[in-house]
Formats: sequence, structure tokens, C-alpha cells
Amino acid sequence: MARIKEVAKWAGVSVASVSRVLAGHAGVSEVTRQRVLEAVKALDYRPDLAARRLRSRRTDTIGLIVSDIRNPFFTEISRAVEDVAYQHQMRVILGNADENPEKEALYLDLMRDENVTGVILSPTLPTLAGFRADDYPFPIVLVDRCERETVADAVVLDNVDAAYRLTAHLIEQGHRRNLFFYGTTSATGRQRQEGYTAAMAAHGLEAQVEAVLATVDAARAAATARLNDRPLPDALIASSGLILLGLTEALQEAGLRFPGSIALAGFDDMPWTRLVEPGITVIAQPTYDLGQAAIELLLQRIAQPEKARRRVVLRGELRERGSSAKRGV
Amino acid sequence: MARIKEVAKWAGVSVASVSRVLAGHAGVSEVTRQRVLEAVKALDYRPDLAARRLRSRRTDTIGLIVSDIRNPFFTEISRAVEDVAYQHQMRVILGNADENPEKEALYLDLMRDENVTGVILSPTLPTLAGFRADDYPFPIVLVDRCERETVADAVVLDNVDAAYRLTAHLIEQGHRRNLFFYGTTSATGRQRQEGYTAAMAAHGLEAQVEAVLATVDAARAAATARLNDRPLPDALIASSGLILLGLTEALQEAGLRFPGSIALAGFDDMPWTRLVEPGITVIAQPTYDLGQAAIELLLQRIAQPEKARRRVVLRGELRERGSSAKRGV
DNA sequence: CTGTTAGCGCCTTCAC
DNA sequence: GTGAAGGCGCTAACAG
Repeated sequence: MARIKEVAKWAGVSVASVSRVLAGHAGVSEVTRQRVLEAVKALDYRPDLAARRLRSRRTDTIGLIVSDIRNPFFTEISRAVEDVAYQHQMRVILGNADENPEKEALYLDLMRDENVTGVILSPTLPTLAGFRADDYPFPIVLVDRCERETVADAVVLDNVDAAYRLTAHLIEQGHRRNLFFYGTTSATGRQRQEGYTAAMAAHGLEAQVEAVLATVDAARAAATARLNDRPLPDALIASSGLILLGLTEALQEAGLRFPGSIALAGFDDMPWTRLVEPGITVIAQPTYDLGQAAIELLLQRIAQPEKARRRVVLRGELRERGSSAKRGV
Repeated sequence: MARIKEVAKWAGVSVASVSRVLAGHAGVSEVTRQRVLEAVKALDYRPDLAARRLRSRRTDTIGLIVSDIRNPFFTEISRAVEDVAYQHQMRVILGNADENPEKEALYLDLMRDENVTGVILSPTLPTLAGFRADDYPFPIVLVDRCERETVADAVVLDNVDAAYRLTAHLIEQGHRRNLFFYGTTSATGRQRQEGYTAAMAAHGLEAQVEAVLATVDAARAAATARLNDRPLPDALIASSGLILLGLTEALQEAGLRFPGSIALAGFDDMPWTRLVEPGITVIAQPTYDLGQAAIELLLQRIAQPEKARRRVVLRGELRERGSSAKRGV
């Protein structure tokens, strides 16, 4: 493995010149530039990143901590973050917290050890409580999950509004006794529940909510239990894609069809929501855009640490499908 | 940020002793050990990884290059790799090649720059052609995709056999004109096509295959075109989860129901395959196990570089559902 | 514009 | 069992 010294010798210049050329610094004559580049190619030289990072005290690495990598929402976020980061010559270290605050803390620690340039985080509720970006030695951008008070740069969906619109849509279709399942591990679930409750209240209806762990299995179990209610709710609403999957499974196992027996709607436009006849009405999230906005916000924050906090809110899109069709009178 | 020097001063010992204690070396008196540990805690000292890596010439980092992070198959692999790696105090750098050989090469390069301890790779076909693990400065374990000849440690499914069983099952159910869609970007697709063809031949039937890009959209388009065939095939078979999704969408758009109008089967037991009535018959892959086997194989290879090459083959499980039900005569 | 040089923080012989 | 000192490979003053 070639070292910078050998490159310098080969090119007949000093190591400083090699370093300068590679760093793209101005103030190097074209002649030496070419010589160095030739030498680099000839020796297949690649700078030792460990040495560079030690010396320069920067890693050009950003940490991405997602709540659950199995959730397609987060894989799409990851893709976006990676794409943009690599365009800016930055590496990405990915951490999967599995909705577990301890793992989350572990990864935050790890990011500190790795001396990352910045972090994109989708925090669990315990972590978010009392969260202050200033407590960390690197800038942090929150994505998907964030309370109303801005304690850090953040990119989120218009959760309250989206849930309101989704609920209002169901009500307009004649569904009045709507049961809302929301995840307890995230601020997002809570905010969507607020939007739902507001929409119900605005129409003079009583809110009925069920708090569940934000997993498919927990949602299925909770839904199965509630399907014994008499009278049956008019509609079931899910605050997230995983929960929606659980509800759908529960309905199927119970032999209930939608919208015939009961209506259904939720968040996240996953491929299968179109496939399950007659299609499930959802709020589609601009997932890639969310990730892109997050990494761009982070890069800006890194460039200008003192800039005022920012909060980007993207709009969810209501996609009406058969599962919420008008209730026969 | 505390440095090793300050820890040494605080503890009243030399930096060498601190280093020794932290590395868990023997030959340190219990007294100094305790003093050092105290100092570390008091100063919240964390070794500088860049410095350590420069000096020790090891990164304790493994690279994971997956073909497509949006494919749930690979997210599950990632989870497994991460879990095991962190249990062994190793970091994971994830790269998403997006089925693009150039991105794949880019990441392989990056892994070299990062001086990783080893790599787990799921190669595209172009990369696999002429692939030799020895060409890289780190050990490589292939996962999911690998030709029969062992050019590297590998963990794969019994692709040929699984496809054979799946096809035989359809034939037994009375489906004789079965059309097989397989992905062209992976060895896996090719191997599954072989298994299919063998099963058809064994029953005196003519194989009909359609090569497609391994994406949902490409599969849907190809299937839509073939659904104009008259007579219609008895069954459609997909060589992967993404392709299966594409076929399912095409059938739905064409207004064809399964198994009534046409039977359907494929690989990967994704959540929605149970949801789409009356359920889709699939080969379920032990995804987490595949990932786990891969990282364990890699760790063993790192520990014993000269050991003989190994190849782990896991078995796919046939899950019969309604989509392949007996053909009415 | 270019070269010399002093470290970045840590590990690891080598003496004691 | 412990400490002193050299150097991993690179960047960034600084001097010329």
C-alpha cells in the first residue's frame, strides 16, 4: 500500500504538495498538480482515512439512527440520506434502534465515539422527552418524530392535519364510530391521535382510541380484541403502516370484509394497500423527500452552526380507495 | 474531551498503563487497574477511534453491501448482521448498491478506503462474473447470490431445489402451462429458473420463462404483456418477492383473480402474501438466519484466514396457500 | 508556489 | 509491574 511519502518521492515533490493537491487547495502550480495526480494513479495511492481523520479532526461521516429498519418508511429515508450524503462526499453510519430507547442511546454513544459530523435521528418517545440537541457534541436533525416545541432542527409530516383529513374523510363517507389505533412509542402516533380526536370533535363525535405498541403483532392482537365489541365500530384507523398491517390481518382472521363489514384506513401507502381488495385508503407520506430534507438540513446546519433552528413540515396526501367507501344507509 | 494523557495524570500513572488497562492486557497490578478505571469514569474518557485505528492498523468494522435496501429480504439480512456484529464489538458500514454494478464497485472501493476488517456482499451478476475473493484486501462472504463454483465463502438458499419444489407443487395441483418470471440481475434468479425448468422437464412439460429486471415495475409490465397470451398460462411463478409483487399487481389490473383465472406462486413470504385473498403460495426464506450465518462465517474467516472455503446452504420452506389451489377440471 | 516540520492521540516495544 | 519514547500517516502552520 502506497503512502503519501512515496507518492511525493515518485512525483519529485514534497508531501505537503501531495496533500494540497488531494485536498483541492488552490495555490498549486498546474505542473505539480499533474505530476502528483500521475503519481497517485501510478501507485494506486489512497489516503489513509484513519490518519487523515486523526490529523484533521473531522470524519465527514454522518450518523443515521432509525427507529426500525424493517419499516419501509425508514428504509426509504435511509436511501435518501445515503444518496445525498455520498453526493457530498460524506459517509453514513446506520444504526437501527428497533424502537428501543436503550439501543438508541447506545447508538448515540457510538456516534460520539465515531466523532461523526452530524446525526439524523428518529427518536422514541422516552428519548424525545427532555431532548436537547445542545446536549450532544454534534448537530442533530430530528426526522419524522418531534414535539411541537422546537428543540432541534426537524423534518416532519403535518401529522395532526393529515390525521384530521383522513378522519374527516371517513366521517364524510358516513362512518361515525371510528376507532383509532396509535403507536405509543413515538410522538408521531400521539400527534396523529390528536388530529383524529379533533376531527371527531369537530363533527360532534366521540373519539375512541386504542394505544398499542407500534408493531404488527401488537396491533393485530389489540384489534382482534376490539372486534368483539358490539356494536362493531364503523371504521378502524391506523396511525402507522405497521399498525395498519396488523389491523388488516386482524380483520381477515375475523372474517370481516371491508368496507362491507367495517371500513379501514391508515397511514403509509405501502405496495400492498392497493393490492388488498378493494384497496385501502391511506395518507401517503413523501418518504424520500423527508429523508432528503433531513440530510440537507443537517448539511446546512454543519455549514452554519449558529443559524436559527428550522423545522420543515411536509404534507401528507390522502389517497382514497375502496376500504373507506360510503356506508350504505 | 479528555485524552489518555489526562487520564494518566489523574490516575498518577503513565499513559502506557492506561492503555494496557483499557486493552485488558494482563500484567497490571490491581491497584493501578482500579485507579485507571476510576480516572476513566471521572473524566468520562473515551479513546479516540481515529488515533487507535491509525496506530493499531485495524478498524473492527465490517462492510455490508446489499443489492437493494428496499427489498425486505435485505433489510432482514442487515438486521441480523448488525445484531451479531455489535455483539462482537464490531461496527457495520452499510452500502446500498441498488442493483447497480457501478454503485457496487464504488462501495467495494469505499470499503477498501475504510480499511474494513471484512465484507459481506450480495453481488449483481456482472460483479459475480469473474469474481475472486482474493482480489480484495479483506475477506469477503457472499450472501444470497453465488454461483455453484465456490470462489468465496458463501451463504445461500437451496435455490434450485426450492424452485423445483415450488414448481412441482403447482404441477401436482394440476397447473401445467406455468410461466416463470425471473430476475436477470442475480445468480439467484438464474438458479431458480434452473430448478423450475428441471421440474417442468421431469413432468414432461415445456418450460416457459420470461427474463425481467428484478423490479416491481419491470415485472408488472412484462406480466401485463404476457397476459394477452391465448391461451392464458395456467400459472405465473416469480423468482423473487419484488417480482411477485409486480405479477400480483398485473393480475389485479387485468381483472384476473387467482386461482380462479390463473394460479400464482413465488419466492419470499412477505406480510402481504397472506393478506391478498386467498393468500399466495410461496417459498419462505430464513432471512435472518441467512444474515446471521453470513456474519458468523465472516468472523470465523477473519479469525482463521487460511481455513478452507465454506458454503452454507439453507433450505427454503414451501408455504401452500390458496393461490395455487387445485385446478378445476 | 513549495518544502520543512510539528504534532493529532494512541499503542507498543524497550528498558528499568 | 511500570514508564519513556518512537512512530502510525497525514495535515497545516510556517518559513522561504
